[in-house]
Amino acid sequence: MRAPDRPPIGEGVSLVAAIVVIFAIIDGALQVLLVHRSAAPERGRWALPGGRWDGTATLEQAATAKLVEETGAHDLYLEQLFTVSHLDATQPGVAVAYFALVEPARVCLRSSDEWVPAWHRVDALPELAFRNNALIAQAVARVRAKLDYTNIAYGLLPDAFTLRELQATYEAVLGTPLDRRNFRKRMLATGLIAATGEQRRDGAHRPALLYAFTTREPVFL
Amino acid sequence: MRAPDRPPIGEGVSLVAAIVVIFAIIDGALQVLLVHRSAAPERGRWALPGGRWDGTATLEQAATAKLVEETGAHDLYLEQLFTVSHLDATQPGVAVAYFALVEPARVCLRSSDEWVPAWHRVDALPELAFRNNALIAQAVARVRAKLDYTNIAYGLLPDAFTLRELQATYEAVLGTPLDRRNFRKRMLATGLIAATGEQRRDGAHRPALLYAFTTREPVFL
DNA sequence: TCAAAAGTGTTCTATCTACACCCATGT
DNA sequence: ACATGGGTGTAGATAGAACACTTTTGA
Repeated sequence: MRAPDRPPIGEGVSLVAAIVVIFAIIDGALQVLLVHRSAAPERGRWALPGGRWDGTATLEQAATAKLVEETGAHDLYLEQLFTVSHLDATQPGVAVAYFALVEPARVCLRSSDEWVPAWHRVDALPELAFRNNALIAQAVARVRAKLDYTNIAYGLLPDAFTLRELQATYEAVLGTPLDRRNFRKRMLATGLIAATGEQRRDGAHRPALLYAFTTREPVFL
Repeated sequence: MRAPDRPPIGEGVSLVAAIVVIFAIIDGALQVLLVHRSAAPERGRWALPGGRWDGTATLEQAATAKLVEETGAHDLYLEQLFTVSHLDATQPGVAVAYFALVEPARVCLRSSDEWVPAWHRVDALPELAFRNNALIAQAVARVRAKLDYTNIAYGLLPDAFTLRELQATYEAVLGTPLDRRNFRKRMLATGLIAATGEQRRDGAHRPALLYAFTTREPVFL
């Protein structure tokens, strides 16, 4: 939905776009990557990154490419979310939305003069282009739900992390504080994470044990 | 994906199809509505009903229209499932899959000489056209999961029903037997259903109380 | 009176919640 | 020595699972 130039539309065919809701935990809050539109339509508004699908690869590959283009990072968690039609309202089109989870340290944003990307807290979004607010809300709900019964948090964290960092990630996504002892118990009981044996010393206090996800592929409980 | 004739494809545009996984409980089993393809491609195979999206209405409206066309019934439960690309592999295209829940008594199937619809048990499907087996498996998983935390079973049942019928519906979808007493307790505790006050006498035994869903709109627990 | 399905409660187990103190380190 | 965050266990409440008898009706 980025490129606004209108090609001729054939009979019974439509524009197809892939858009990506990219999440990261930044400053202790769940944030989403948006691009500022300097061209019509919806000029001057923030929107989800995306682009036309050219049909030369699968939709998922197109979304992955978009994700790499925006973040410079590979092998990120990506999942299809929802498909909306008539996003633009001026031509028949569908947009297939995906959401992705990234660890901010691996991300290197790329600006162009056409659009400038920036992170925005999901709890304080402006009104976005193309009704993107609803899509983001849906993506947030999905991630929150999946934290409970999958290991997708691995997408938001580096290879090794402390239990405190894991908990902070959960709290940022869920938007609620969690009990430290119960959280540790529950997490270790799932078997999704295991201690690496390493420690991290970090200030004037006892060092924290480091943990890692036992697998960095999606696992359901 | 039904009509196989190829229109000219413009630049950067694609075919978009809406397809529907229509579920009903028939003969005590979860069944899905399939059409037999008498024309290429995938001639001779069973496939999910669907058709090209013409862009004149939303995708959801297109899926609803398809659903009415197939079943003759209105106001059915419909939910978007997944979008696949390259279904056909000969031209760029995406298919947006929906799933629907219908009460068999309200359905009146319509045959044409091009395709004949028929119900198939989901636990004994042949190999279908366009990799439809995977979509159906995904739809079944979704319905099973949602039985647990929503009232979507209303889509499979008439306005009034006995608790035994409700339980049979759950068992057919889940594929597992349930404890009768715990099931009744749990269902009534949700508040999703309420006794109508009517009874149904049905054979040489005590009549059953009739229940109805308190709301026939989607509700989450 | 009998067969057949409807209706109903309790016990046990597992899980979740709430909660407070000692430990290891750097300054 | 002290301030800082890391690490640990238990008791109570809640929810889920297992399980058997009485009731109402038609034949």
